[in-house]
Amino acid sequence: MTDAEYVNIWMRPERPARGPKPIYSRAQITEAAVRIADAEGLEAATMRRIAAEIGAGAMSLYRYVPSRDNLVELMADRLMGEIDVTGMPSGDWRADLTRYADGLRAMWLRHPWIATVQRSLPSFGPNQLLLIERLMGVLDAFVSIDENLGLVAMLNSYVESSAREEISSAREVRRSGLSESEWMARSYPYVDRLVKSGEYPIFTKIVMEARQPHLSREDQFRYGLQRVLDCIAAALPAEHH
Amino acid sequence: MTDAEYVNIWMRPERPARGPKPIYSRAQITEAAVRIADAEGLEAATMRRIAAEIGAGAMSLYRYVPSRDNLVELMADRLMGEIDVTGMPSGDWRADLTRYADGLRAMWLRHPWIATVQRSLPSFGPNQLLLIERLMGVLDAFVSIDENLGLVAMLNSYVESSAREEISSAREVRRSGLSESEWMARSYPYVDRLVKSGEYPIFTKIVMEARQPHLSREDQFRYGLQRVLDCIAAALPAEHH
DNA sequence: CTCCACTGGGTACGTTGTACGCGGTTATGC
DNA sequence: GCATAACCGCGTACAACGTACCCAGTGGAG
Repeated sequence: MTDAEYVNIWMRPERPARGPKPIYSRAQITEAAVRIADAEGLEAATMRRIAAEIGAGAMSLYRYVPSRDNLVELMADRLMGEIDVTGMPSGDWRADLTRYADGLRAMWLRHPWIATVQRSLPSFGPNQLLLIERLMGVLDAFVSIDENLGLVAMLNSYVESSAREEISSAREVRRSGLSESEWMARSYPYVDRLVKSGEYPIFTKIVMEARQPHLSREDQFRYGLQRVLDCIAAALPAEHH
Repeated sequence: MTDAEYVNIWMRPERPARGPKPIYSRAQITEAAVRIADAEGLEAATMRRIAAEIGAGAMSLYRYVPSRDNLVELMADRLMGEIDVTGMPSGDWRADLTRYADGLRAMWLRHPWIATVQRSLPSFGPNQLLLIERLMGVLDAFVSIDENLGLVAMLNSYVESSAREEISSAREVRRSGLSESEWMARSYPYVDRLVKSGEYPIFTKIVMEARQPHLSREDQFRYGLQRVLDCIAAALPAEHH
């Protein structure tokens, strides 16, 4: 069987039968790559850099992984494994989904580079499969598979988009060394110019509002999450609200 | 004023005062880059390729644009300009938001590479600013700026995530040459193996469901959109439902 | 007129993913 | 036990990338 016949990573066996024992492993390589990406961004996790991290030659990695894109798939699935879904469904769907959403958000914030990987199609790694089983099991008894998919997608997109925002704002704040409220009106001459031009009243309201003290990001997230869960509740049979 | 002082693209003037007339323009370069990205993906829009497209030398582009990243920002803002928000707010918030959502979705499907650009912070180009004014104007009279931002984010994240899904599915279908329903269970030995293993009952239900005939993607989108708009309605003062 | 800020663009450098091939190692078939 | 084929780690090499630097030419300001 040639390499081309493995349509995705998860089909390709890690260890062959014959030949010398491999020194490294997919898990070790993936781990190193995640470590680098966490610290310096996904684009810093080059093949050479990852190899150096584990003390290997650059080309050795290709004995374990067919391409960098595939390695990124491995990394993404490793991240899915960080989301704790043990004991789901527990019988309390609202608690289950809250725990999942918190876990997903925390994972995104630990590994912000995940925002830059776009899955061509969900690659169905082992961790993602487990997640699907447990997570969709939560509403499986109440709604059709179709509706379940829609509701879960709604929840995911809320968590991901709010994490995206938090990530990019955190990066900008770190880069500029200013607090978020200072950032907009004071240290950004462009925004200042727009505000002073008077042509953008609503944009100006947003900027002014950003100067006020606000809920913490965490509280903001939880508030929005409750609203999303309310929407989900509205889609369930009345006896399960 | 040195280049470094222009904190973003929109501050940097396109045309200087003195010297020979430039042959090209930012708009022309951006247009060419968008054309290439539409046809072959964002990664195909390299500086050399864009330059060749308009008959320029590669390095000439840097007279108009400080870096490729900045050019991508220009491209993204150009896309925002495709979303028609004239006449908003019209007084019928539901119609306005529906029109916006349709426009956003259509734009994403015309330019699927937009899914791969992650804005570090919203870069507030002229088209995006106009969009903000018109779009947030729709609910501005009914809710606070904070709530408005949250609701608009909710709408955006729904449209974007459903567009993301549609894009990646379309790409996979195009690559394999199979219809979507065939794709999963028949032409994907990995999925088949997972189903046959019996360890993933819910995943299997999803696969089986995918074989059934379904609503078109368009209808699916509109159905989900109505649900999102219902959630928005629930957040408005009762007299505006 | 003289300047000199600007133009388009050629050359070159550092970095990337990875194809290829080498010499050594090991499980398998005889 | 031994030849063989499959596999190991990895050095070298290449094409493609973004872009720094430099140059000769150009045209408005003084």
